[in-house]
Amino acid sequence: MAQTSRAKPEKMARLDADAWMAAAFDALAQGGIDAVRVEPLAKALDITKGSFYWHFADRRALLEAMLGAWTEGRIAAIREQAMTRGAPEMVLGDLADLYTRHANLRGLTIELAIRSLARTDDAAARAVRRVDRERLRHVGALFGALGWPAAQAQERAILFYSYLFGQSLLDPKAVPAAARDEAIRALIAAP
Amino acid sequence: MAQTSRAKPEKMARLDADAWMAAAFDALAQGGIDAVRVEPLAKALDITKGSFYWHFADRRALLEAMLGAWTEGRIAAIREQAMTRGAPEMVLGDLADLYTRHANLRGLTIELAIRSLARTDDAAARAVRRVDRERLRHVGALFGALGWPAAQAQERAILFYSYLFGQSLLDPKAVPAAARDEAIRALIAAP
DNA sequence: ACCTGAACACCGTTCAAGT
DNA sequence: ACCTGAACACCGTTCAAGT
Repeated sequence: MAQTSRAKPEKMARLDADAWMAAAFDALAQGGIDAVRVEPLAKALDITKGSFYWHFADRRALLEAMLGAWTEGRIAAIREQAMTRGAPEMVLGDLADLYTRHANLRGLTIELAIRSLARTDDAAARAVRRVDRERLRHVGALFGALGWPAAQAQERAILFYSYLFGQSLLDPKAVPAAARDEAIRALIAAP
Repeated sequence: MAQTSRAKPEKMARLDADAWMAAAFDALAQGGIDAVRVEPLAKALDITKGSFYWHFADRRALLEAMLGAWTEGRIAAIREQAMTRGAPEMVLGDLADLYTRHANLRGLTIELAIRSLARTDDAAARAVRRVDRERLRHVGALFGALGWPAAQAQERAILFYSYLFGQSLLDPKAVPAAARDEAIRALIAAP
């Protein structure tokens, strides 16, 4: 995926669009959307900012390329998940871990920054819509496999993602691990 | 509260810090944190940007004043809520409405922008922490009054806010009103 | 095919001077 | 007590010229 972490690159004579995107995702994860700016990125890549405009029309085009890469990465990830043939409780538990364990802090931060953007930016809103549709369909199917009738399975899928995102918006100190695990256990429980 | 909506002010000879803050909250609600910038605000207020620096040391000071105003406003609101002597189900239902009905779209957007900032900004993280502590205490007490033992009442309070915030991060089209109402009903149900 | 360097516009910041 | 206007630095954007 495009937002894989990487060490600050040593000076390279030539870059491609992916190198700019990787640096941009780094900046997004570390400083929010406000940190995704051409000149700071050029400085981080040790190249002139003028060269940015060979790869992208402007800052807006970079943002849209990032949204595209993020959308495709998330959809590919959920489809891969859908392939795994584990017990639905296990798959759901793994998904919950993705949003609550530290291992994916970077991915979570990027996702929340994009969802925040989506409140005022149409392209970001479209990206979120596509990802949500795919995820809710997949997770809804998992709850169906757990034994919930279709309508409740969809409600549970919404509840599941709502809880995971919402929890990550609260002050971490306000959410004891035990309360979080108990909530997830209850969400995943078979009917 | 500082973030009350107001019509674009006609040209006034003199402004105070509150006028700048009001314009800043307008910008925050409409364009996100990236839109809270000195020169655009000056343009909206029809005044020179130089005058901004009479009221605030710099853009950062404006952001921190906004965080302070937001924190105080939210804490005052929750304390006022705590005074109302209605049935806990009713009070919780009203709170849920605040985060899901359109009437408070502006307040919700501002809150989500601040929570997004809090992921990369310490002052914003502190503001969120103070507000969360106050709200979770209040809502935890309401669940206690509903009949939940203290530990579960706290878990429910966390679940309650997590769901409300999380739901507002999903694509609105993905969350049918019926699913949302059903989830809130289940959250508020007595044990 | 990709980058540099210089130019210009825009916005954050400072400050002396105005009222 | 609050604002203007000019100055300067920083960053987005353009583009002719380099490799």
